[in-house]
Amino acid sequence: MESNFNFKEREDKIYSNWEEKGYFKPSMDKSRESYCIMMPPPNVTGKLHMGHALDAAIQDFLIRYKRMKGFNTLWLPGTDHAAISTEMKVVQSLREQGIKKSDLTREEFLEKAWVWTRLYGGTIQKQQRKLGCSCDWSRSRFTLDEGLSNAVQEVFLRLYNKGYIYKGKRMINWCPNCKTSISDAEVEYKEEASHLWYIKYPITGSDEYLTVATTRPETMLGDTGVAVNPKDDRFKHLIGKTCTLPLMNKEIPIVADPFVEMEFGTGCVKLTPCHDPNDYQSGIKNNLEFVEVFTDDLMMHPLIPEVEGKTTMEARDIIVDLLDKQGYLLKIEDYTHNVAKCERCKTTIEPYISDQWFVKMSELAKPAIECVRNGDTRFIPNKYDKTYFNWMENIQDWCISRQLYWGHRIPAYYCDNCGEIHVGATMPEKCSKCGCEHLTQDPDTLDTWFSSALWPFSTLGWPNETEDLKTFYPTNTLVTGYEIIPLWVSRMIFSGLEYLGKKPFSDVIIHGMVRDDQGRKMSKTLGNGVDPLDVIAEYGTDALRFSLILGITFGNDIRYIPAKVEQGSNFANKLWNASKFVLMNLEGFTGDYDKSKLCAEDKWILSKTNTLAKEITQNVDNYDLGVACQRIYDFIWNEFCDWYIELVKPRLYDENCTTRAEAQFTLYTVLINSLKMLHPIMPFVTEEIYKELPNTEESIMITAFPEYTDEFAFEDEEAQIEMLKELIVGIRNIRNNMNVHPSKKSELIFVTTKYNDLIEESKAFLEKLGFANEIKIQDTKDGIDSNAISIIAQDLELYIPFNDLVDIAAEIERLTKEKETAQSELKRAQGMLSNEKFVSKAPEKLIEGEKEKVTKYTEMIEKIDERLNELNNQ
RNA sequence: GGGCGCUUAGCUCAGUUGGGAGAGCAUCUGCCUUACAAGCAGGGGGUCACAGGUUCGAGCCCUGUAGUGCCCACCA
Repeated sequence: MESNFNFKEREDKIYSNWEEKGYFKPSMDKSRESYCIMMPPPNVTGKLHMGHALDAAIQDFLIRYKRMKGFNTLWLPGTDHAAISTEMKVVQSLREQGIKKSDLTREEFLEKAWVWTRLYGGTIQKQQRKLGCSCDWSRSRFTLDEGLSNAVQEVFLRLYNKGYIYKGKRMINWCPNCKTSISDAEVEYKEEASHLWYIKYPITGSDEYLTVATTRPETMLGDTGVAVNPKDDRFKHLIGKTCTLPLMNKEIPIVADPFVEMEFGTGCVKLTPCHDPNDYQSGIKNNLEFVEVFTDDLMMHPLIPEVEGKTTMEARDIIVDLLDKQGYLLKIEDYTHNVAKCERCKTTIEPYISDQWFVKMSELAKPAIECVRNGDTRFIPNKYDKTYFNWMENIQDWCISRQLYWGHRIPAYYCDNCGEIHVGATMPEKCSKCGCEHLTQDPDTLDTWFSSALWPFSTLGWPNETEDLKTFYPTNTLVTGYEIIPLWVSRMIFSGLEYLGKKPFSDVIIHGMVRDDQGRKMSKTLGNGVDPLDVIAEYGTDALRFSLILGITFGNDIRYIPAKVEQGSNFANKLWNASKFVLMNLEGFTGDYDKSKLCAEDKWILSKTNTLAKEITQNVDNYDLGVACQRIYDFIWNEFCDWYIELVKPRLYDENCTTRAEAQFTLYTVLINSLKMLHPIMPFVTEEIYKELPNTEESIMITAFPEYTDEFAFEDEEAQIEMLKELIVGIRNIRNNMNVHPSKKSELIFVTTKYNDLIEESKAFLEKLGFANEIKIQDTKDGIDSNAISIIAQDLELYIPFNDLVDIAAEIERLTKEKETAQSELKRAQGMLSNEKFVSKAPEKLIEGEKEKVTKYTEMIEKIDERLNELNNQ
């Protein structure tokens, strides 16, 4: 075995071997229960970041664990065509070549987009391989591939025929940069410093005027009303009257609408139905005129000559200036408010009325809410139920059409003659209404999330009744971040229920975001992003994965702490070295051993390993991955390495040892089981070590996960070795306090009538770890040096004669402290037992434990007293 | 405005049905002991944000307060 695990050289080779052998594919063994995870598809043009690494570490942990548990496992990967994001990148790349999107036909653009996608897409899948992902690449899907496009079309037709998809003029979110509509879920809000402009609107037939406050003075040209709250006494008398719109010199009505907040601004709101969602609603309710002020690329309509050919921002200054000159501008205040931004490009969203396709959500939402309400699908942690309900219960119709080329085209065809809409899989030969033979397909494409919503089943071949679909749907666990519960998770749930009549998955693990070491979001602008590939290059994949899993709790954000990666890297190294030790000492090992010849320390560690397997299984089944990781780490380092290996060394180094085979069996068994339990977290180093070991299968990843077995349950030996460990720690403590050099040996005299055999058997390691040159066991204290140091335990006393080293006064002081500690413990236990309510209400086990403590400490105090008397009488 | 979290050692975080507070890093002391100095052994360090309540018993359950973060709504 090499001196270190050379992860740089080995990881890729190990991974390609796994892939070549086909280990990532499901067994398709019908007798086995299936377990399926659908990987959230990253953007095809995306680049791996820490969030992906976390996603992968969690999913690969689960899938490797379930595979080893014997499930027919499928982890299906893929990529998303990411409509807006990809189209923007293609436009950008064309621009760099001096080509404008408008220079190209739709077909030409799409051709360029495919070329671009093939060129840059898919790198993320190579990067996921670096993370060790054991997903079935042969089943990898792309949301724009043929099968998934069929599913998309099928769904569109079904929903349309059911009346759940409709087309209509509505106010939608328009991104002037992406030049497309986007859904509510794709809008985010950001605080921006701006102003409030106060404008006078004179009341018709009166000297009075209303003052309106607005953040967007340029839209006033399209005002077709002013609204006040119907309960507002200041304005009640004006409702039904009209006022004059400045600059336009137009009479507009004063209407009542409860959406107006009386306390805010002036209590009067100018209504621009074409450019504000509230005004839009109010405009419909009050039957107002709709006047468009600017176009979808923010160019002003020439409602007044001064703004002709101007952009909205240019027009703002012109209009404010005009209002001021004509005496309509009262004041300008500084004002900070939330502005709607495009999630993709951060451009300010314009509310805009246009003709779009929508999915009617009210009926689809109901079963989806019920599915989570009744526990059919559960969120982990369950606090996210509320996020989900909040979204689903207030859901608006979903705007699904996008003015983009890159995506699934809407299967709707319009008659060039009469405009009749035909929805179908293919273009009809002639219009069913007027017989015209010229039809044109709708130019729009569908929201990316429309295809993502079908991911759990479209990837399995739906709408075809495939074997995969039958085997793996509904899937089991979805692993994702909280930010896409509305965008994606909720849509998959209602889609699965609507089209297949079954939930898409049972459990949804919601993990937090990976932040930098100061808790900030990793971002390009801050430049604080950490590239997982850089980390892997420096520390190895295992170390990174370990650092992302150890101690996490789902739902909470985690910080990327370099020290934690180092911890993982040190751990891998520790394991490597321990394995090296085991391997060095396996010479002559055949696998045979005699159970009756196992020593106490063998039984102790075998029993601990056995219990660990049970606990880890419980932890992982319960999705406590952070805890599971911590337990394996603690076991390997603090039990196996720190204790067992040290305990067993004297036997291995003794040529006359009669229990060598048992020691070897124990080392081998514990190491292999440890490797298996750790494998889902640190797949590479565990595989590399496993392959060095004798009598193994061809890969650790296809072995069975360790199970609890009665054969290796040794409660008594566990307790015995724990006691000896405490004694050894006691010896180390005393020697440390007395500054005794490790080379200085002493006698150890055990006084006991209970543990004679155990100590006799353990002499070799007690000598080594207790720095002893001789071990004596006796029934009484006869003949012990009067100034020996003593360690007093239950049913056992240990004396260490240090001769001249010992300061009697100090020893008396130390023992007195021990006694005080024991006394306070005794007092506490007695106090609890004398409390009637405790005795009557506490569980039996706890009471027994306290009673045992009373016995233990009483005995200890007696013996310490005895010893103190001896010392004092010297 | 509505909702949901978080507050535990100097730092980053665990703490699984309520039963004597843990880890890693940092710090201090002693060790190059033939698996490992990326290591070994030992130590110090916490009225678990605060105030009440329930309970024999609260880091954990309930109420309130403060600080802090996120989500939803979007009020011109």
